[in-house]
Amino acid sequence: MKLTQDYYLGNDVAGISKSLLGKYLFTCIDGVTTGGYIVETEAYNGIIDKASHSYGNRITPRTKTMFMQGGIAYVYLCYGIHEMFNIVTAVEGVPHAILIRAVNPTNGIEAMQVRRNMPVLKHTITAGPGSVAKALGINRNVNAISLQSDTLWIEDRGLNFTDEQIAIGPRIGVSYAGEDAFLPYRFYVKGNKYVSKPNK
DNA sequence: TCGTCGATCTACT
DNA sequence: GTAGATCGACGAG
Repeated sequence: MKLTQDYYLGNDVAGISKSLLGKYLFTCIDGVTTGGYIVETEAYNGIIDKASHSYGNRITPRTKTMFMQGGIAYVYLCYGIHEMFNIVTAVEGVPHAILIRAVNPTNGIEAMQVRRNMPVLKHTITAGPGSVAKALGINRNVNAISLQSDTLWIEDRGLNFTDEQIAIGPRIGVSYAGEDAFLPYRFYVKGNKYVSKPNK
């Protein structure tokens, strides 16, 4: 059921981003399993993508995780507050990454509500990358951890979306990236209420 | 070493 | 609609 290592080693980040829609993402943290299926992703295409941290082959203590072999997590802090969860893909030395922007929760919803300090369940609980990470208990402690581990993994449970159900558009919050900000690297499930931004 | 700004979310006005 | 939280990377000096 877990996606195999091979799944993450391909060179087509956009294609993998799209195929991740409907896959189930789980974490097991402090003995509690939480998760759901992915409904929104964004691709970051390595050293030629101005929106990516690894643009221009930039390797720092933070970004070195992206240069490792695919099939691991890349977690970093944004705006000093929010942890963001990415999946690293491609082979070692090729810094592709996929940002998980939204999931549709299915397991451990009560635990997520506690983590999010949200006594009454709302659809914003896992809408947006910062929210997803917080709800699933993801933080920088799991940076560079393998997706074959028992802490953090992705499963295929046979849920698939057709092209008609999937929308493709430009990425969110990357206007600083010039023309690369318009690349169609954002994928989401049309009409799903957990998708973070413009939806229909 | 300092100042700026970011793959954001929430709580206010 | 918009301010505030507040860490890491970067470029200027």
